Amino acid sequence: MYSLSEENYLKAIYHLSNNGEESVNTNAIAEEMKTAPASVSDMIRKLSKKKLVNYQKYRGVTISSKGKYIALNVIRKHRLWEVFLVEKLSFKWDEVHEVAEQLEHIQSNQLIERLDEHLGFPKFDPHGDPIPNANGEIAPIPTTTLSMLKPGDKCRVICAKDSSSDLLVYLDKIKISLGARLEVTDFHAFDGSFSLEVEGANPITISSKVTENIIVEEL
Amino acid sequence: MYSLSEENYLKAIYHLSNNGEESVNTNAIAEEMKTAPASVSDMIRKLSKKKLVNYQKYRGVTISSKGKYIALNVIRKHRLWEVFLVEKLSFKWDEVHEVAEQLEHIQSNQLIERLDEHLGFPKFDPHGDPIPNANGEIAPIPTTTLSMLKPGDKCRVICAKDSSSDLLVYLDKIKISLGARLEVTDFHAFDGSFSLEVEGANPITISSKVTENIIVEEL
DNA sequence: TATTTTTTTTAGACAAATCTAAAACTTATA
DNA sequence: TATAAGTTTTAGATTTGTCTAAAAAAAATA
Ligand SMILES: [Mn+2]
Ligand SMILES: [Mn+2]
Ligand SMILES: [Mn+2]
Ligand SMILES: [Mn+2]
Repeated sequence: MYSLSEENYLKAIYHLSNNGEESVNTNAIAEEMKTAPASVSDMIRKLSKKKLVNYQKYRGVTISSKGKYIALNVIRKHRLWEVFLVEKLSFKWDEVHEVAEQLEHIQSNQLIERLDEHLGFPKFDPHGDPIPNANGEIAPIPTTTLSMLKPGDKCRVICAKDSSSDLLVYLDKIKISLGARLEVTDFHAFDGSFSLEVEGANPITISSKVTENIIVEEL
Repeated sequence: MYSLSEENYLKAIYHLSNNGEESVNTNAIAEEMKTAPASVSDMIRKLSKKKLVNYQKYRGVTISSKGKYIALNVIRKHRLWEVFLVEKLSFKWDEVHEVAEQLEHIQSNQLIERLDEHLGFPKFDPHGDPIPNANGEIAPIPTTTLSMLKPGDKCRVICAKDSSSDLLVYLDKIKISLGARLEVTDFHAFDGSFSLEVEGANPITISSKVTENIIVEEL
């Protein structure tokens, strides 16, 4: 069993490393975890001793396969609990993340396997992110963002990149939900904003900060 | 917000004090919490500073109304989660306690109120214990145990006093479940054991250790 | 390449929760 | 009521996870 802190660090490193592929900086981890860089150095030394990360002083850190497995298990729990909160307890998609941050650390394989079954073995969480299976295997996340499209392109919304309440509440407001069909009608070079047709809703113009955080499938 | 440790101490003190009515010894708390008495002294001083308990050195400790409110809120969460595990995830009544010990510390009023609603506002947990309401009010627990009855007496099982897996598995084995109707057929003075008729099951003889842990309503 | 800036690590401290051993206090008993 | 026994508290450590300030190393830049 690993501590709550260790689990959170591994999860942060996993996410920052682009799903375990790249090396991660101390400062980036510190920012993600909202701690001092010195604390990160300490924790990395500890994770390294336990073979959960590969580490050489001053050279950044990569997550080991053992560490990745633990991170993916925590992510699995996080996302299954988010599905539970939305599907069974009628939470909105912008209300689930903080609670899931707590629930993801509950230790019980029986619990999580039965929760999975109770939810009908969902493949995606309420934000469109794939749910790892019990072996720590996860479907790849598409990489096309709305910001990459051109006027005339049509797409379907797959996933929100950011799980902040601010983004999700805004997407609700402009009626962009998972699965929504969009058409890019105009691109404004001055600030990078996009004008869109949203199926079943009014046309809108949204900033590049928003389009960069919407993952889509081109149609 | 109080720490996991503080919550567990308050819960222990609440239970040991007979629902807040009596004073509790350091050693009793230490045994319940499986810690050294010295650790209990430290924690009591801390809880006392926060006005969660009333304390005079060497004189034992009583829980304050603020402390009782917190303890009952943790107990509420514990018991609601136990209902969830049994009703929604098909756990057996002897499998829920350890997981509920973790889940009871999740901090979210929204979560617990929606869980309560999702479960249909249950009044009792899977072991027959009453569930406190959101204001920290709790129904009294009956005090008649099976061990108090005499041959010829009939009763209905209300509640298991002990939540250990060992007791609960044993009760399953001899077909004593909540609501079961029993008739005392014989009392054996030598060891205090009882012979019983169990409605819909075979007659049995059980030890005083078991009869003392079954709360019943006489019929 | 030498210097400056940025990043990372180490040193030393702290709070929370625990421990063992010893001292202080209370209760029981001869 | 003196002494023994039991209970509780204090003293002093330890572990975990954090911090600030300073030192060390790497990267950027002049
Ligand atoms: Mn989330
Ligand atoms: Mn977390
Ligand atoms: Mn329980
Ligand atoms: Mn607990």
